[in-house]
Amino acid sequence: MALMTNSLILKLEKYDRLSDDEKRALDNAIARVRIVDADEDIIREGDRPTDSSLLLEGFAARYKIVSNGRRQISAIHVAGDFIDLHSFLLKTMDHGVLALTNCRIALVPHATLERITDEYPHLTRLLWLNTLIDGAVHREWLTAMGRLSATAHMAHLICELYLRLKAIGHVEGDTIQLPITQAELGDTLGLSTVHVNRVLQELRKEGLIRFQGDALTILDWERLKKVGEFTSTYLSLQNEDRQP
Amino acid sequence: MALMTNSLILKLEKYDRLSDDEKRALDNAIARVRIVDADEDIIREGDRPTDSSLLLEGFAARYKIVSNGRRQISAIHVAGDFIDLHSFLLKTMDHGVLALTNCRIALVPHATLERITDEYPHLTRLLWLNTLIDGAVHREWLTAMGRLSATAHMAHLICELYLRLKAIGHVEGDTIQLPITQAELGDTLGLSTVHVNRVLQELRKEGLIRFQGDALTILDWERLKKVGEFTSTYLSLQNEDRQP
DNA sequence: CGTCAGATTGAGCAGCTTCAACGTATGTGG
DNA sequence: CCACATACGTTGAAGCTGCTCAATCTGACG
Repeated sequence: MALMTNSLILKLEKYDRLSDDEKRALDNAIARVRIVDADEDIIREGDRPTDSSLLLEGFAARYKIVSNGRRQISAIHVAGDFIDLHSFLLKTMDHGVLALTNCRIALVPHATLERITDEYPHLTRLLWLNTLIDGAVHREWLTAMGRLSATAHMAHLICELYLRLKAIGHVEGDTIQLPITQAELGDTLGLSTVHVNRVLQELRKEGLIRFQGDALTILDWERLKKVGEFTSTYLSLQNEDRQP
Repeated sequence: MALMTNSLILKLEKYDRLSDDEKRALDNAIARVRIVDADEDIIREGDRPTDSSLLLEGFAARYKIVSNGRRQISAIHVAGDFIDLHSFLLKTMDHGVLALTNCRIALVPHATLERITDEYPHLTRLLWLNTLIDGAVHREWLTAMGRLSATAHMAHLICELYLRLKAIGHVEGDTIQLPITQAELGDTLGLSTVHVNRVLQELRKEGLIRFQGDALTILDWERLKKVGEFTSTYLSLQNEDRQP
């Protein structure tokens, strides 16, 4: 069976085995599919959505705007990510979500999620875990932002995105497609666009990456990890005996 | 009945009504109580705890250390906070938790949490929500860190702590007890101790706060909020018709 | 009284920002 | 097919924010 929720199921199964029943429940949870063009908002801050959005295809970013119009991106999402599962319980969006590229999105009604939590405790724990990993990533970003240099922070972000894309099979050789502008990278790292440019040049000069157009190639994974002080544990990508 | 979990229940009931049955389940979930002295670790990064810690009394902070010994605090916790509920599903701690003051902590075995998630879907959603609010706070901190000035960031943090302490009845007049050193504030905001000192002086000079010893008094709430670009929605402190 | 943790101050410096210009690729209407 | 527009990347120069280092101050406490 060709499941709509393939990428999500693939991800959840990295945490724990799913029963066929659970897989079916997930797949049936999708009410409809939505397309959002690049640079459009998928959801806006303050919205009270009735569905949660599962990203099937494309890149998206959670963001907040502060008074002087500056923007901070607090998460970057790839295929298989449940970009606002938290809205199921948080109700009001505390941030917007932007489509970085054209996106294909599956909508899961909150009512269905409620039914899942009533009937599938184990699946519920996996979905909960999914949001907990979001939190772990936030913490890692906070640390990188507060205590790493701009260059180290950038290296760190690249390591993370590389592994996350690898986990969903979006790596060819050592190359990922990263359709993100330098301005967007700046909003992610809390840097100016100009400085992002310089930091990238440094990583290139050091022979750590190649980055032309959207194609980012890791030239020296070990050194890149070291520069970014990167350890992957927080991503929970290995199935380390967990039994949610 | 004098429930051990009083402060937590008070907090959860801000989100949704709890049945007596649920309250009892929570209270019975506490296996034992633990005391941790100030400046001791409650949990260390890499630990795989078998219980989650509910802070009954005191202040605690989640933190990570980076290579050069610098520290980043990613959350500050007060009475009623479930400081590592996420370890129930995340298994391995991606950060340590430090007791900022002497702490009294209730331990809830993960096995009990699993039983709760099997039997009390509604209570499960409330606990899940609790961890989602942690995430919302992380996002807000990311934004403050990346896009606000040091002074604004500090003002923002003070606003948040003030409201969270108010919510658990720890405000007298306009004064809170904040037993946190300037070095710890620095590790929270990603600033040096010296700069924390200067930023606090600025807030004092502006007539926004008084801060002597541990006593922090809000002198001008409206202006403080404005300086810190603070809006309280992300804390989910109001019972806005939510029905988890 | 001495000690120690924490707060405060000053001076010089580094990292990152801002502003402003210019380069380069891609697309679009006439 | 060219002229122009647009989006994004790159570069230089000057300045500000926050850092580092190092010294001094303050209050609590044994």
